[in-house]
Amino acid sequence: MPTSPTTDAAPTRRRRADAMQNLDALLEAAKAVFAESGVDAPVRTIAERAGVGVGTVYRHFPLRSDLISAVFRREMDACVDAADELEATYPAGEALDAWVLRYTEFVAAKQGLAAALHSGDPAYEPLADSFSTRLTPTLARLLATARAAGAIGQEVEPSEFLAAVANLCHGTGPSPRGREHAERMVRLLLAGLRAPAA
Amino acid sequence: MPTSPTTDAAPTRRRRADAMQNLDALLEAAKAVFAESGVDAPVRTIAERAGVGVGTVYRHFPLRSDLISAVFRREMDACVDAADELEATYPAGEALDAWVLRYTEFVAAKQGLAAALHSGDPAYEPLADSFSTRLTPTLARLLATARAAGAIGQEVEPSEFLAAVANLCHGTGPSPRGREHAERMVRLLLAGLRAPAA
Amino acid sequence: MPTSPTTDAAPTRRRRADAMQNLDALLEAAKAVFAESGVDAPVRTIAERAGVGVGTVYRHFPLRSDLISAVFRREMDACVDAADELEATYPAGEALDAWVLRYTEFVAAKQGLAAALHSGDPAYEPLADSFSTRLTPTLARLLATARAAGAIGQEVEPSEFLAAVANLCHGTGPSPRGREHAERMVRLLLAGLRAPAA
Amino acid sequence: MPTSPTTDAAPTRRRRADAMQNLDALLEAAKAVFAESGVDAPVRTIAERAGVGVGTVYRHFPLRSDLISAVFRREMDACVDAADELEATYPAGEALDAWVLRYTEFVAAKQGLAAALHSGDPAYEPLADSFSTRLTPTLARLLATARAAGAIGQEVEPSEFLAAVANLCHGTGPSPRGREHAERMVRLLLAGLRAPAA
DNA sequence: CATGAATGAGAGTTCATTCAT
DNA sequence: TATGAATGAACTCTCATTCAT
Repeated sequence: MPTSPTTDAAPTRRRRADAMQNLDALLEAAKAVFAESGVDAPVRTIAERAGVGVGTVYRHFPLRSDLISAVFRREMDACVDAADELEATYPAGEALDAWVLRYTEFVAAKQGLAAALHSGDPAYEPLADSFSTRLTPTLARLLATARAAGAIGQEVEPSEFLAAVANLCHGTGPSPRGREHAERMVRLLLAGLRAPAA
Repeated sequence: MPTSPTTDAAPTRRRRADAMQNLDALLEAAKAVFAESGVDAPVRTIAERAGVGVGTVYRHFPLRSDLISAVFRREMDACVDAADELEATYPAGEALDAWVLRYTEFVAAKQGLAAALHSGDPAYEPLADSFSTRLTPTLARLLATARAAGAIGQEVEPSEFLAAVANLCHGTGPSPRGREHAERMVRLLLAGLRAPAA
Repeated sequence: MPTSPTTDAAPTRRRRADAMQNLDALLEAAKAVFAESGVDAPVRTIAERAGVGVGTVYRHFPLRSDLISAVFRREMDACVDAADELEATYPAGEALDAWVLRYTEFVAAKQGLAAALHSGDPAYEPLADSFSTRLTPTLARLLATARAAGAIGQEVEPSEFLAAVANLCHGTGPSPRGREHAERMVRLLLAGLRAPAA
Repeated sequence: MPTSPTTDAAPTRRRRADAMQNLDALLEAAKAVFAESGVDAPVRTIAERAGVGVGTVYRHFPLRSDLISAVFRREMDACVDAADELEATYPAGEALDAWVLRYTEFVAAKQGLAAALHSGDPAYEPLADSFSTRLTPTLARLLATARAAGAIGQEVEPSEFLAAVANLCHGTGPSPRGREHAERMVRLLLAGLRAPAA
């Protein structure tokens, strides 16, 4: 009861505000910890970083995958949104390349994301679903436009390509060197895409 | 061993035979367990599968990476050896493609290999060394020949390319579908390699 | 804690009371187990004796030496405090003897203490530090006073003397016979201290 | 069958010689290992140092204490023998001091001896018996002579004194500093012995 | 008699998860 | 609703000890 007993709108508001602050702190903490120690980091580490108890983590995110999904969703959304702008600004082929590299950046910064996605652990399916729901259609659209413009010669399944790029970022670390490596390989993949159909 | 080899070799051979049987059982078990549960599977699981005590595992392979290396080395060797034949049989460009696909097969069948290689855990460095020592030079040779033949237009670091292919196999599973997926993506990477220099 | 202390303290106090009960049980259990099996007794044994899980032991005492220190600190403090009274009551020489015998009692009751102190294991350094911080200055003071009073003829390093007394209690067990033995030998050491300088 | 089949006196001699060589190597190795790592060192370490299999260690010394006793017996004997010479050379009081310091040297060099003696583990009783049988009578004789010569004023049980000295060496390590510390404390004990009866 | 491979109990330690407050 | 103490399963690793050869 942190408020005066006379009103109760206030306490509700306060509690909600607190809860949302917690949630936010949690997401920030998880993001930082995932980046440092991967998505398998101890729950306690995240809780401590967020300044909350472990129980709070479990309350908001009963499954680890829930937390992972939540953490990545926001940046995933930003990544998806970037597509619109790129499409409006660049020709189809270039927009595709630019967006894939943008996506590469996103994934490379999230060590463990690809691992989680492909762990086979059913707990991560919701996360995979997020990918399917948001990212796959985005890439599909970019690919279709690029193909229509004659910019790519190969057929490719959008989700498959997405997974491949994520994999290429695996184990590269968030260091500049790792990023460069990932980017180089992704560019190779994109070059392959442009190759004329066999 | 001051006696004739005929009377003395028997016990020695027998003891050695037993030990080697165990060692073989261990390698088989580890291979199976790695395939099912990844290279981080509990040592005890492997020991049980092999029908030996944990101590035996530790006796033969003090470090987990020793076991992993041993499990993969044989097939890695076969993969390396395959290069000679391919080089002798096909033109440079095709030999390169064929060997990379051969390598893809090998890696795709070893779930967890790529993960272990890139885990950053220093325990897996010997494994990475094996790669550097055996596979990297092989690919380097194939790339050089293919480039001399004008079959490839892009520059690429052999070890980097090897790692990329391994990554592409990550999480694909040993199922036919997984294999196909990996292969498709690797073909894309190879197509990228053939693209004329930017 | 934005609320009045009367409504908020209850749960906090209760939680703390539980934790402290556990902590107490832990210290009691550890004390008993140390006495029976020495300070190297398995953590699990202590946990079981205290009726808690091993995790609880590690939570409260991440290092074994933390537990040992905690177990001994209380009695060590009592021992240190006894010096004041003895100094106020007896002449310098007698006060020294009395306190050393008091210290002997304390150490003789803690089988394994001396062993731990001298194990060379760096884990026990905090324990040794406790000795240095609390007991050594006490003895130093007593020695200085006694020397000023002409009661002792030999030079001795306080910490060295403390260690020697602890050693003399080693393996004597908490039985009356063991105690007597230790005391006899300590008296001999004290007699040596009184001998005129060579 | 390392010899010719025509005689069998030779093989027997050889086998015996081999066995004794092994035994000697074992004792040397154990001595070295005990000095370095204490009497709780892994059996395998000793076997390896001796160049024999662990089975051989167990054959010769089924109990660890058997090995410890055997290792220490030889030097204990030398220590006992030293008493004769000291008694013949020095006056009673000085002979006592000299011998006790000789004994101190012996014990200080054997880290873990005192610990083993007082571990309470019944396995070490044979070792304690050795002490009683050989060392205690020696000290008893020296004490009696010294007392007859009026060199000591305190009563003391020889075995008790022996144990005390051993304890004083506990944890001092084989380093010069450790030795000095032990010696200083033992001299204090000896000074206590000389003190006139209370 | 010697060997050393094999065994497996046991100790340390970490964390996911629960639940009383 | 938040907390964090408690729990205990699970893992790694070490050695004493046995026994087939």
